[in-house]
Amino acid sequence: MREKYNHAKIERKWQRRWNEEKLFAAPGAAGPDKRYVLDMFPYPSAQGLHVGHPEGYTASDIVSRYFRMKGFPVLHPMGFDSFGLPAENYAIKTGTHPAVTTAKNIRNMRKQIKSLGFSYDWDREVITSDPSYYQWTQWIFLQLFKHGLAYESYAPINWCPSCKTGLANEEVVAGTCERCGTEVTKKSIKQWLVKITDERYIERLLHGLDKLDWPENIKLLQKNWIGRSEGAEVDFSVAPHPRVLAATTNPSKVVRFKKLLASIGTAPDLVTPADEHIKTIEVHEDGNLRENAEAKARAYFGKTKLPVLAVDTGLYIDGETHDPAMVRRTALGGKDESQLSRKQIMEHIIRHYSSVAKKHGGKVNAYWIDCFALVTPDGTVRFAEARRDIILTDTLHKPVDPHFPMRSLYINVATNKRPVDETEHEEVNIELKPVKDALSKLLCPVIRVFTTRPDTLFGATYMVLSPEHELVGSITTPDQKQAVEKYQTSAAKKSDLDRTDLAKEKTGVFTGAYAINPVNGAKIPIWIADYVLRSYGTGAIMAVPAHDERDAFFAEKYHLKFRHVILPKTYSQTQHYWEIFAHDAEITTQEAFRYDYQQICEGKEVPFAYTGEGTMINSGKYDGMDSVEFKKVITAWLQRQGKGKTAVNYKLRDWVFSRQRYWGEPIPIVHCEKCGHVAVPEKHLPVKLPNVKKYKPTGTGESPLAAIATWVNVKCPQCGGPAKRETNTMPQWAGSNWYWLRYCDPHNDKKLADPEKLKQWLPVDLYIGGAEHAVLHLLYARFIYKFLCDIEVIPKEFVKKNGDEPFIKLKNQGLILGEDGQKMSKSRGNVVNPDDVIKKFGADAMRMYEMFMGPFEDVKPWNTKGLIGMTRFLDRVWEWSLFLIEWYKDNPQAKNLHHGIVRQLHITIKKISEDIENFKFNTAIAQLMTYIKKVIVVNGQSYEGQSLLKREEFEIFLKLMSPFAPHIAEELWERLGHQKSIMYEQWPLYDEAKVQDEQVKFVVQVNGKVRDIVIARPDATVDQVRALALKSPKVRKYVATEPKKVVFVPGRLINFVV
RNA sequence: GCCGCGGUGGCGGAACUGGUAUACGCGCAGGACUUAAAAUCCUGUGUCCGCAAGGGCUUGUGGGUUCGACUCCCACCCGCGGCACCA
Repeated sequence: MREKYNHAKIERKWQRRWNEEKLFAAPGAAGPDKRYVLDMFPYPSAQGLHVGHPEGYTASDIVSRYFRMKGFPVLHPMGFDSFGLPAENYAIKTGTHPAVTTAKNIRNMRKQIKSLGFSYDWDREVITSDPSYYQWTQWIFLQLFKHGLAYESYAPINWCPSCKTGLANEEVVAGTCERCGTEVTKKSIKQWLVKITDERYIERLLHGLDKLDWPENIKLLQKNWIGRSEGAEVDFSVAPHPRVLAATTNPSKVVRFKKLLASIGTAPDLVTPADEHIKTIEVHEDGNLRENAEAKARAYFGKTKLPVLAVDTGLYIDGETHDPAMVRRTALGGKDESQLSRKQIMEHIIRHYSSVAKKHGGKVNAYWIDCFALVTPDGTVRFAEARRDIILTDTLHKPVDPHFPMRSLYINVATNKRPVDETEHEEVNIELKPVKDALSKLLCPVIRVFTTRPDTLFGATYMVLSPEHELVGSITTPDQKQAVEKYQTSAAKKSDLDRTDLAKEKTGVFTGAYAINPVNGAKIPIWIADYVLRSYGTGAIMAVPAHDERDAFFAEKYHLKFRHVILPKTYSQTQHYWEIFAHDAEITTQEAFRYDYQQICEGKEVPFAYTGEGTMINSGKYDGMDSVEFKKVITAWLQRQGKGKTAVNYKLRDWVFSRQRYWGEPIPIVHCEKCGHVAVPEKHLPVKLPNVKKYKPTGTGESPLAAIATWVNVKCPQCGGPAKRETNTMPQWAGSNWYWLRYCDPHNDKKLADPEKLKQWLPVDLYIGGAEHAVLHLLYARFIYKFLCDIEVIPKEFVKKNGDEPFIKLKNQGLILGEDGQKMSKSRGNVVNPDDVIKKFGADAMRMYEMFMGPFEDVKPWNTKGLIGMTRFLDRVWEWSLFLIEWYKDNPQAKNLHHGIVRQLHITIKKISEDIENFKFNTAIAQLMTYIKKVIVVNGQSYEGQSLLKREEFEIFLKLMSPFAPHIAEELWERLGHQKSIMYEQWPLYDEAKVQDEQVKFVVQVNGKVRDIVIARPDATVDQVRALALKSPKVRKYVATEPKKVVFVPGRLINFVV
């Protein structure tokens, strides 16, 4: 009775030996022909390893071992991506600090990974939550900050109410949180963003994909995520209407003001404002308003004499402008005004009135006047744009009231009695230009739209602004104001999911304003609707219902006009089409239906919106032109007129980089009252995450770190004054977007990595991991790598030679489903635990089974029966091998007994080598099985008693199997008497001549149907094969007469056509 | 809706560049060994007709190209993944 195969014992033995001998340490010096084989490092979860992990790890291990045996220097490292939400949530649930659970999880997972016998160089392990690592993550952030690629913003972002943190766009899946599935809402809080959309990078991120050996679908996913579209930006002027108000202390300034307006009126792209569009208020120096304008002015400014001018901040409260001195006194409650900044004073005032209003159940109607211009007595213009939204939001912790009462331009003329406070206003330009710009914005706002279809410009019959568009307030006419504001409020309340859920039924409101179509001067209504997104393009569109489905639905609902400008080329009844449209360019929806578009546009389901190309109609002198051609022509025309230009837009948004959570890298920034954002000096890195007891998310948008006063309050590194640390932490992706660089030089405490070492190993030759990272990790990592190339962390000459893409080849492992064909989950109870599998069947069986399940990149269900089949195979190999080892002792000169066996070996070497390179591990293993079957069983007889193989041939077999089942191969190799590990043995080579057989089966077909098979030499000629074939009675049966034609494929087939 | 991937025995899957469809594994059936069972080994196994020899049919469906189609083309159906009013 031979020894049974004891996987537990053998695997333990070899794992220990490999580890002790540091067999898999990457060599110090790698030549140009190195191989960097990388796995996506795991998140150390409490659940430990999932069966999906070993799938990828086994594949990378097979390839690494294969490369080593091929003689390449191999870097094959592993680490842990250990910052992130699950650890923190788990910590909150169990009351254990995330650092503790993370360390424990890492220990467990490291043990699990090691128990599979992967050939990682563990001395290079990196752990992202380790300060010696995240010091460099923070360092990278500082470089981004210093290069203007990290900035703070108040813009509304995706907020997960369950995780209580902001999310990047990439982390939102169908309107829900990628991690927990909770519906994502919008929240306006201060956020750090990384400018991944920067023009220096976005095109490179897009075009870099072309060169990569990545799965096409992943490349496409990234491409679509970046979402580049080419088109044009077109400016539509808003038709003016009276709404402008100006004030001055000096009647003579009115003249100046009017002059100013006149000069604006002459600007080419603006409609000259007529007198009736401008209301001026003349104000005497004594504070009295001039009688003819007084009534109008009172309506805006209230009863007081000159308060607006005196309250130079432009505060307007509760429908009345208050005496500034009194307001301040009350609000400040005795505080010394001279000690406070202007902003602080305003905050006090707003808070005060906010509480007053609360008491009375009303609301505060306070706002800043939007544009603020100061004209000093000597004629200098100082200009500042008040940032109303920001200050109000910041102070009141709530969104700005969209019922902002009005917009006005406010010109404050400083007198000699009240000198201008230099510190309060940013000096923009001593020319009149800024004032002009501000005025022109107000007088004749221009709505800029982005369109990919400038060829349909003549068909624009209305415009739509997104409800959040900043021009909505100023263009809305008084009679539409209420409706518009109501719509804005309801749109603001909707989550993204609501907005997209209602995709079919579009809603909107007319603003009362009209715009002028730049190509034909047509006056078209301006609407607001939430089907237009503020975040894409310019937040405004020109609507062409005749050639855009969305616009068509909207126009249909609100009875807006259709104007057809493109005639489908395929449309045969041109005459009919002309009858309808050429003579009746603009028609209503009802008419559109009456004309039965279904027929006209060839039965398309949304017939009234033809979105294809064609011939221009209803487009003035351009009628008859091809629409593709016209697109270029009209864009050029717009450009010449200064009314538009070619433009490119992207779907990609900047990357929200701060998380309001504890367990992440602190953002190394200090907020100083005087100096603003100050980078923590590099020598002070890492900014360590304080060890605290309370790390629950606050939910208010503040990080839990904000509560730790001792940590938060620091001295400004620049001026030494009081300052506060940034309390947000970085997202999970921060640590993972550069970790493969650290593997090259993991213990360097002076630099992120030694450039020489980076040069040695970069780029990553093969990267293996899940496809779920297509637009998260893989996009971020590419961006950061490009940035690090630009700032020469990666040596310049290296980048020049090797490009700025980090991962040359990418493979995604397919998801492993549960035995029931469903996704593995605890609730379904179909989760397979790798530990159990290893314990029961062994690491080699598990590795081989996972590789044998099916194509590496496919989704495939787990099947324990299949695993049993694999152990059967390994047992059989083991037993047979022990027999051979014994046998060779007695028969050292053993010869192989069958001629075909040699050929089988060469076929096997060839097949397995090629399959490993092509990631076809399943068929490689099938070939191992086929081979074994062929050498064990011949003509129905089992191997017992004789060897069909020479010793060298058996050794080759062990080498071929060693990347797949390294433990068993190593053990057998040793038992054959070898001292050195099989892992650095030379990979076997095959002889193509020996792969070929001397006898080949020729398929004999008659009329394409297989009738027989004949044996001949592979180089047999047509005549030889034909003669052979015709001898067969099976063939002759069908070929009675001379065949009409004979098709011959050398070495394969002959086909008689009769 | 759009984009991508896929559909082959009872199941996981294989098939070069258009050339024997169903390799390999699982399962199943029969046999050997055994007092018996398990394990192991051997044989068979797409499907229909037939005692057999043999023949028909078969790669989601329907067409087409070809001497010959899982493979190429057209239309459709189904499944999976991604995006989702992106102007």
